[in-house]
Amino acid sequence: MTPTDKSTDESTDGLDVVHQLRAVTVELDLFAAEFAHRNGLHPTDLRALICLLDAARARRPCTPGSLGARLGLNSAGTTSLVDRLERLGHVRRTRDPRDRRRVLLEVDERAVALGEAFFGPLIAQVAEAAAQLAEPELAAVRRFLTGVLEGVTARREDG
Amino acid sequence: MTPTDKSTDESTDGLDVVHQLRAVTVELDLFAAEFAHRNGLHPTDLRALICLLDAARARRPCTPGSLGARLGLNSAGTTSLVDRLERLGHVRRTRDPRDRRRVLLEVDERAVALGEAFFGPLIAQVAEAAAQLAEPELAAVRRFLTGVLEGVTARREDG
DNA sequence: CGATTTCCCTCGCTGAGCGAGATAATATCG
DNA sequence: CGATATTATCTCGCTCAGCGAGGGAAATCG
Repeated sequence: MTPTDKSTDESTDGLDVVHQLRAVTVELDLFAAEFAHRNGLHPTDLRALICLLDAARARRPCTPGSLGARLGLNSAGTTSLVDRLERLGHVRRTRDPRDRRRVLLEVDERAVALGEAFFGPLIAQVAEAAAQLAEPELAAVRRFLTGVLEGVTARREDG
Repeated sequence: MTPTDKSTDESTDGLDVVHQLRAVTVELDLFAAEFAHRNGLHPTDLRALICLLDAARARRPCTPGSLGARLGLNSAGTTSLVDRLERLGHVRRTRDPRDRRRVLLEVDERAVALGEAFFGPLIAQVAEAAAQLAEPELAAVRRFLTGVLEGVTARREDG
């Protein structure tokens, strides 16, 4: 509503950015679904692999319980998810020697390769978009995404 | 790899931005799934409503066929999706008088209200993140998101 | 007009995910 | 130490989203 700038009329309240962000997530979602389907996975399976790879990267042990909680599945659903991933050779179950109730999930190289096949094109694409921006602009994008992430996460946690 | 700036070591290739963008989409996905569940919908139903609201906003007529194609469902799945939405009162089926094979989907006020309930908090959240940025920075975010969107869409279309 | 195509629907089925409950290992308390 | 509670995972039976196959009605083509 400030007529002092030369952009469109919805530029100041960020509504258009909301719309864009939503469009991006929809497309990324469909992209993920198609990739998953081509590789004999369900969208949930792919999301699970991403979580597992994240955990592995951060040297964080991952269990069926933590995975299911992250994905919003109950224990029965989580068991069949892990069964599926194990059957496909993406993950192995190991008993935690410290607490033998727990099962530790270890990702196989196969899953790592799949993750790279999924993220490769995406990384190239985003990197290309990022390369169009000067460094201070990229920093702004980073700050923006961080803000959105923290906000949504917080909003999700208190419902 | 240009040591002339003062950011982190992964700032120039945009890898961190990829990571952030992925984290945002994961959180938004979970947010959507939880919202859908609270309102007796499936994630697909919510995505369908978003498509329908988009089409309505753009004054673009929407049919089961176009909706199913957008969501990657086959015709049987699309029928049961529309059945579900109709049963919940979110959408009405009307015959297209021009081409009586076609069914036009009209969204109910109920669906509009639900869409606002879903996007309200999200808009507030993103607007807050956007408000932290000056106008040229916001323009950069816009350009970045547009680039990602176009790239992913293009990549999706040629597989 | 008949043949083909387009759009949507019905039918039967598979399997992801849920609720309930079982099992086994650990923690806690008298 | 044994009894009980808690935690982590799995099993069983079920519901329903989505698929493949196929059918019927309306439009289009020759």
